[in-house]
Amino acid sequence: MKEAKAAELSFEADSPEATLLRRRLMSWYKEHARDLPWRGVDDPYRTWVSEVMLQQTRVVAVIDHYEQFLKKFPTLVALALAPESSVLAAWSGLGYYRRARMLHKAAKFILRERGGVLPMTSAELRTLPGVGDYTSAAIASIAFGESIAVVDGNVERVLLRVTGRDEEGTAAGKTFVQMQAAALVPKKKMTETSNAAGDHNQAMMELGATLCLPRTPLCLQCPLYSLCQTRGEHITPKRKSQRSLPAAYLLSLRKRGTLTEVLLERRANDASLMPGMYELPALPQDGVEGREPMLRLRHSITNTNYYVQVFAPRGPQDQALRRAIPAAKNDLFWIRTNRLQQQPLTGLTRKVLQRLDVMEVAPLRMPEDE
DNA sequence: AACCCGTGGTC
DNA sequence: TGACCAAGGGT
Repeated sequence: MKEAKAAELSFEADSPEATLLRRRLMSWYKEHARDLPWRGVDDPYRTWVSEVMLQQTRVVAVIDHYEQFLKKFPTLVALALAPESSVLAAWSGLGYYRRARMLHKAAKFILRERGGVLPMTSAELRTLPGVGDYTSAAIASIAFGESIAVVDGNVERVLLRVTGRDEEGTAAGKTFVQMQAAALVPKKKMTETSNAAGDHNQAMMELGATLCLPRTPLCLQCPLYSLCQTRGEHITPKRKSQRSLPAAYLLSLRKRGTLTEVLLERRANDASLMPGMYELPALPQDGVEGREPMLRLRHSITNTNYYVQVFAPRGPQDQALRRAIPAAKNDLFWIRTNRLQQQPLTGLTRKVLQRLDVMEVAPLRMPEDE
């Protein structure tokens, strides 16, 4: 005897059901789309930057970096001509630093091989480093109006729920979602005033990001409620368990005339995590017993929650902390605090230095904008 | 295919 | 506190 199975739905291109979903989705999107800095920009370079930043990264974190990054690198050529360290510096705090390296590498390639003009098709975009299936489709549809479906984590969740499939994470589920997304994306060409495919793709993602949430979907507000087979049921795969670890760092400052310098350590180039980036020197846990930290904070890296303490020498003659750091290290540098914005700092180091007012927090807007 | 790469808000 | 996880890509 067969087990009872939930109803399933499958969309055919150009079917009445597909048309209905598109219409409901778009009319909802027109009213509820968030006003994000990269929405409505008419510059493929900016779309590219925003899409790379958004890979596995929360919108709020991207908002914090997007404007600063584009102020520093306003054009593809500006990015291509910049040193990699300054690109990493602008990326500091966003994580997945390989994205910044690949973005920079791709910009240099485009300047050298294509006269600085970004490719206009998903197929060509797909060949760039750091541009995969998702990002190539996103840029091609949003910036150039190509009728190609975007599939990200949001789209996958929305479509599995709407259709009632229970194949999360499987290869068959991936294929099914890709087919469904392709059947739903409008074929209409971009015009002067409208971009059907780009808007549809953004609307699918917007629905997943704001209503069709992983844990607690807001089904009663959903424009697809009457079409939806599950109305919220959704199984997610188990993830690796988290762990917690203590960590201690040294904050060492010195004066050079009117300037202040801070001691930083450069991570090894062959480190798997954040290679070549600068951070406060780490202190062994047993070297800080009984001392009072000047700052405590939590910092999460992948599957680890670090409970971080930052220590500073109590005076010029307090050598105990300095001695805790092996003297033989040749990767220690005194960095002027007014140059920290130009340094590729790890996210934790940037956060600590900003929190302790050693490093200025770059303003999001200029004062004259107020 | 499975694993690795960063981060921080939230509950 | 520990756990969850977000507009993925590369290997």
